[in-house]
Amino acid sequence: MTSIIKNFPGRHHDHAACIESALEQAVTLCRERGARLTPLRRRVLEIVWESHAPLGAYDALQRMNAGGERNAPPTVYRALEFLLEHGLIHRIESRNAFVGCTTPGNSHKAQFFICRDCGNVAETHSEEIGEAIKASATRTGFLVEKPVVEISGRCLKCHDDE
Amino acid sequence: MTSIIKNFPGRHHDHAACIESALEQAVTLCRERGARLTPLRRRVLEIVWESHAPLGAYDALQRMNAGGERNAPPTVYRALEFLLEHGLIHRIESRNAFVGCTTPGNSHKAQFFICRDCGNVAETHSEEIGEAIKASATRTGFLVEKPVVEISGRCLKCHDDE
DNA sequence: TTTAGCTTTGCTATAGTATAATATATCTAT
DNA sequence: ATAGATATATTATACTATAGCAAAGCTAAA
Repeated sequence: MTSIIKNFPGRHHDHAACIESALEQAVTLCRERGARLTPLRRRVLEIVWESHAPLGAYDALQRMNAGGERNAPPTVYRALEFLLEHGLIHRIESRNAFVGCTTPGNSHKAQFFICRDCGNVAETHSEEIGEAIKASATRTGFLVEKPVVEISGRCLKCHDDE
Repeated sequence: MTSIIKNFPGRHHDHAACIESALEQAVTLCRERGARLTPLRRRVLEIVWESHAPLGAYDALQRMNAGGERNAPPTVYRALEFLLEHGLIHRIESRNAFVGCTTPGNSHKAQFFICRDCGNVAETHSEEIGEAIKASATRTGFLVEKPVVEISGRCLKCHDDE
């Protein structure tokens, strides 16, 4: 069932299955919640999932309109907002872009590793990072609400290929 | 000498001294490096330091032009770029905004705590967070280059005042 | 002290990201 | 079938950022 990849996509990553799995999970999750995954929203999710690299809103819009449609920016932004609310995608703040969530429904605090070469993102959920942030916050006199942890660098595949 | 505050500004924070100290440190650091802290760049640094909250580029521009000047966006962006290069300010990715660096010259990896109420930012340099990120990166197969750690929440002062 | 080369600033235009506001359409539950 | 709520369409505009080139200023060597 869960064939969404967790770390960086390997050499034999079956991305068609990956997308399919993400969409299936989204359908299930929305049904459970009574949220309406309309064709438009579903289409945007599918587009975001076309790769493991963060996609800009206007890039998504271009893909939506590739067949001659005339969707305007608010349309894609509203769809993205819905997908964010339901934890189906993440916003990558340091890129002004969006990426599919690998663990929809468990939308706790995540960290993102973003390869500067291939652009792919790996999502982790490290307790250790979360705890370290909490400890530092306490020392600083701060109550954590929304941690943004986005690490740029290189994935091993790109490093090895260099 | 170093009167730049490290955590959130307290009730009796002397901000005039805080700005002065930041500018002094900048002058010293640029002299050491042979970098040219021109009046324009110095002015932008001063504006960024007017508060402990991240300031947008266009807000800085407005302040620069408050006396009727006609500086254009590239001018402020170039000054900000210079200040970033020399570690005198930080860019807060999640806000598209800039804040003074509290430890210029030691421009290692920093973490930022950003209060959603007062907007103030505290800068920390937690080894623990850095190590936790490194460990998670290793498990994920990733080489860290530029970690972005920006935590939104509330500072204790705002929490207590509520 | 003049000139050549480099750095900085000025200026215009444009690209890229995001949302306000209002109108229309669609869905859901009675 | 209809009322109320939700979703989509459309236009306009705000906000963020950079490309490209011209002019001015600085620095160092002759």
